[in-house]
Amino acid sequence: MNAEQIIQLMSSRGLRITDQRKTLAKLFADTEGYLTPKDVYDYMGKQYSGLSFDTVYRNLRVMNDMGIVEQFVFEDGVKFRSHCEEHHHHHHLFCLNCEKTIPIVYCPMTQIEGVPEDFEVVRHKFEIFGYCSSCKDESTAANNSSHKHTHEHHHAH
Amino acid sequence: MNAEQIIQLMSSRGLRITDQRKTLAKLFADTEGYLTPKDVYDYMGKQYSGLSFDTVYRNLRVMNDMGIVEQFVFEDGVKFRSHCEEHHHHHHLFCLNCEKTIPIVYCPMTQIEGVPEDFEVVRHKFEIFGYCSSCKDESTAANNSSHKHTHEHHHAH
DNA sequence: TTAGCTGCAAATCGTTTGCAACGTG
DNA sequence: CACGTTGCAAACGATTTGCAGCTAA
Repeated sequence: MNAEQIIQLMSSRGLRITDQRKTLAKLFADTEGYLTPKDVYDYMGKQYSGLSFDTVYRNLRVMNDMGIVEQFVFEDGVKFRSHCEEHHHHHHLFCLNCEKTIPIVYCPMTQIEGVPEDFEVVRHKFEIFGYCSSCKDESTAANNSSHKHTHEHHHAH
Repeated sequence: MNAEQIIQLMSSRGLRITDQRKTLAKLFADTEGYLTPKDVYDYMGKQYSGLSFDTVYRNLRVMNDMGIVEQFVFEDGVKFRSHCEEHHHHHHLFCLNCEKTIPIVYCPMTQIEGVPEDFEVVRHKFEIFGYCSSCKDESTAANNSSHKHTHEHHHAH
């Protein structure tokens, strides 16, 4: 969805189109990776001096409820991203450096073995973390340490 | 690990064995599912009137660092559980009702297709949520609504 | 006009820290 | 005895709420 479409959608649901919401729509339409509430606040703060955090949170919640953005809980906090355009069931690769996400259609539930038959499966989570092609090259070439965030420590499991 | 072993391990690393730590060891040795810091605090508070939350957090961190317990981040907060006894790589089924976890040896990474070859995989997360045999029977029989916790809302994805 | 938004301030929740007293080894 | 551990109080960061003024429709 581009900024226009997001605005359209919000408008069609009776929500008011404020300057903040226009900026939010543009931000998420233009951003591939994840944004923390603070990222959003900082970005919007550039254009609106009197911005407050609660407005950011309120709008993120509205946009999450509408399905415009998706909320993810990582070990280092909550992040938002524009809703993935894949319509069928899928999962994601997450770049630990640039935070780009790449959809992948493979789903382990189609092939899984070993689930006791008396266990009633409701849902599942499958996420792969690593380095995308450009970030991988970058780090092998220059051994750079400019990771945008200290990422979640994981008990390999 | 039983309570004895946990105590042993802590002692062998030079940590002091206080009453609180004995209680903690017993609690995690006896608990199959997850415990929030609050759960732990409530349980320990039964035996130690002057207990403070910071001691709970400090000890949970110590035990997590030592690998006695494992920390998981769910959408409704952080939870701890005694470290799984499976030694080889595995994943888990999570009961949404009783919070029991069942290890499963299947790993999707062995069969996965569709990961771009220039993506360098570092780690992954695979978790299945649903109802275990006893909880499933319970709910179909009595349509009970006594879920211990409101669990994470999930964007089926 | 008016219901929905916003900013502000304050409250809340979960978690961490400094410090002095205490208890284990 | 000495150092690790605890409780307390206070700080902290993230998020939420009540409220009065503002503004899009």
